[in-house]
Amino acid sequence: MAGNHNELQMRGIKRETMSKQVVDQIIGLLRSGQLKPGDKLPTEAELSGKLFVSRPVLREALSSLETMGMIHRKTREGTYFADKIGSKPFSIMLALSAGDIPAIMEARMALELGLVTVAAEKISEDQLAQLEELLRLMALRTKDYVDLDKEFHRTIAYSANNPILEGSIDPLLNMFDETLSQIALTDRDHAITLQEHQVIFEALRRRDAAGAFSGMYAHLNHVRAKVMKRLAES
Amino acid sequence: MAGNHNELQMRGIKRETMSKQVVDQIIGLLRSGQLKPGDKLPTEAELSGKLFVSRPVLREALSSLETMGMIHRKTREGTYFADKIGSKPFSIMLALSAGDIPAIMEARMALELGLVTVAAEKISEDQLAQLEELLRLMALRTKDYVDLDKEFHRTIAYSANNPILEGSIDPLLNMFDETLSQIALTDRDHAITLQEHQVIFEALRRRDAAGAFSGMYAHLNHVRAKVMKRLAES
DNA sequence: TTAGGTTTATTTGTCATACAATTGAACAAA
DNA sequence: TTTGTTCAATTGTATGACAAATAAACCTAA
Repeated sequence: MAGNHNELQMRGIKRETMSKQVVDQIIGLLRSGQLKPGDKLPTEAELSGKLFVSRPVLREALSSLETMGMIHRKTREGTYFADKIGSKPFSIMLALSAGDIPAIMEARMALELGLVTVAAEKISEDQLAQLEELLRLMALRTKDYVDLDKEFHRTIAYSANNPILEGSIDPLLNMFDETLSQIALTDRDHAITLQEHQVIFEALRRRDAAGAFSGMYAHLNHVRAKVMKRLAES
Repeated sequence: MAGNHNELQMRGIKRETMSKQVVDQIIGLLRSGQLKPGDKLPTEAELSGKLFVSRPVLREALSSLETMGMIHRKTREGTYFADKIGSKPFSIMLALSAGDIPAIMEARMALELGLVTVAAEKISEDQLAQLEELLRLMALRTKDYVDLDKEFHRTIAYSANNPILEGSIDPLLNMFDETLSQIALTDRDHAITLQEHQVIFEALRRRDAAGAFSGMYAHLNHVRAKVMKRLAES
């Protein structure tokens, strides 16, 4: 053969399947604003007619959209766009990284760091009160406080009041304590955790974004260290 | 009617469709470690046999997984789990928030703030050199530098070297400049942007996580302010 | 032997059709 | 007004058939 082919960068040609094109078409209805979240879509019969595809193909597309939580379907009622974003797509993404604990830990860190910063700007009084209550409860218990710990983080995440971010953090936190359910926790851990949570809370109350960030950074660094240690042992 | 029904919190019952259950089953193969990314799945005939579902139902499930980029299918070859995560699921999630620019801006902020922090820990010399080159180029041009700007941010995002986060930031950045392609940019903007980028870069070079964060925070605050102003005008 | 062409069999891609299951809506009955 | 019943529309599932693509095996000729 003549020539060096290493530089050739050809776009792999794979004719897109019908169902995939249909998916794009339907998403396009949202992007272009022709339909809005919550709106009803045409029936399967109509759609397959308009798009010139068979019903199975159309249903493959709709199934895709449904498992991603983008649409809901009910027998006899019809098909509707979801009105709020769900966490399914992200959680499915994560399945491919199941097992890659460092990557998951890192992603969680990155996301929570961003979240706590935004939360510092937007958190409501109610949510602050919730956090304070969680701190109080956690101070009382020195064991079995993991759920309270989790709740604290989740509350902060939700205090950012952003649907996109909420859909992302949930699966991450879940995946996290699925894979690392039981990490040995000492009394000392309890004290440190509590104290770090306290710092974060105070910063949030002051609406101090930078403070909240650095508090969370310190906290998650400890968490990460524990996780990595645990990982090295096994 | 007797009694107050407001307190009733019943779990809406909706028997899951077959295809959805099949999706979960297949994902389970990954989660449980029975199969790994890149592995080949059984043929459709085998699967529909083992799972006791018809082929259309099975194909609905496989289509779902394919549009999310979790599997790849090729005629005659078979079906394989993807080996790396894709950005499709997230980008589809975003479609539902298509018009909600403040939410998108916020999500971008949060994610980039987390990313730059992690990047500060992990960025490679090569990537630092890339950033420096981008800065140099941008200093030369005072107009049409948006692409360089974008590239700077994207390079930082990829410097976190985390597949999960990469899959998330890409659609966000794209959605962002789809909806806000043309924002008026003055010479003063150019100078400020350049200077802020410089600060971020220096922090990254020092592997200074906190510095990188605060640099990025300041920068994105400016971006956000511009976006919001623009939004208020229209 | 080796390079290239041809056939074959396997697997995914698409379609048409039929029927089951669910349930909103209209209507009937108490 | 309430409750039960029927009807019809829509999604859910199954079967079977065929098309399209192509890896693998085989064949042919230089």
